[in-house]
Amino acid sequence: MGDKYDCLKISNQLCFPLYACSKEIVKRYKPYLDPIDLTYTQYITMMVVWEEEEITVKALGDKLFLDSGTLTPVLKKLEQKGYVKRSRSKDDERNLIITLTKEGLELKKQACEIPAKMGKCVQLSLTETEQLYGLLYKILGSFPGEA
Amino acid sequence: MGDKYDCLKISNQLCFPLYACSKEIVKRYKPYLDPIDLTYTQYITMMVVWEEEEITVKALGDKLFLDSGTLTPVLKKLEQKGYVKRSRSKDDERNLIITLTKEGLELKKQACEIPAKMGKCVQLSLTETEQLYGLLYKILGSFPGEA
DNA sequence: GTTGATTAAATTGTACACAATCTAATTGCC
DNA sequence: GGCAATTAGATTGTGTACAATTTAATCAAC
Repeated sequence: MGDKYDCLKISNQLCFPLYACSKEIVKRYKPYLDPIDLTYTQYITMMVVWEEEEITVKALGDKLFLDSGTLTPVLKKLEQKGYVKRSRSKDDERNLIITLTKEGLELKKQACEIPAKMGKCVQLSLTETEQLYGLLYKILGSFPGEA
Repeated sequence: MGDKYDCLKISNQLCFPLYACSKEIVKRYKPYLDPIDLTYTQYITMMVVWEEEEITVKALGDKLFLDSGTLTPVLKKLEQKGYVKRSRSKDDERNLIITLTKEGLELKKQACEIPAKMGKCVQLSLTETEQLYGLLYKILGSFPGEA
């Protein structure tokens, strides 16, 4: 046991459980997001808009680690559903400003219960959760040019 | 500070850094995977095939947390590149057996350096890496019917 | 003040990822 | 044996993700 190819075993990878865990948890949001007709990507986008009320696509992308290629269709969908408004900045026409609508604010009330429900689905103690959170942000923080 | 909507702040989520971290690390594989013409999904699929030499799509899906909707096109692509063979099981025609080809085995040698190179990109101590690994598998293990 | 570089979004093309459905093979049960 | 239920893959449709390119607006230098 332990040949020179051990490093290529899936069980020796750190990225794989990260990738799998992320997908599995995102999948578990579905039952809670379906009733308010949001996908996970739309949900985290709304989270930022709920916090900021008004934000550019660029700033949104920086916070969410997503580029315009992903965000443009997501934001058009959210506008179509009536939760945000898309309009060019007067100061700088290159910037697209995303604004929360009244309907978008209404949605926030309905989303309020989701984090608690999801919390129960992850079977970690408070300490473990904090540890995991800290390690993940340590990695994210180490990447150049990111939050 | 600390209103009833704090739970909806992106900075209070555990899933979000997991999702972001997974994406950012997978993205960083690209420079190492491009030379051997594999995507990340194709790479982890090959990892299992390198280990098993012969495996059904079902078993592959269980290990990778992927379903046939994702794996079918990935495996067809890998077959097209000549790294695996797809053939029905004689015992049970429902099973599709994935077999490693000589070219697929050759590829393993070239992939050998990738884990070490990627390791350097994640700035965690050995202890932290082990902690993170343990926490991720604890979550994955808590999900019903999964590895 | 004009032009070259930079920047923000949008667009295009490729590759997942998954729900839902479909098809074919096998298993259970009588 | 015969048929319902189950199982493995494939297919279809929707929605990301992201690289690469394009377009339009702004900035920078001179």
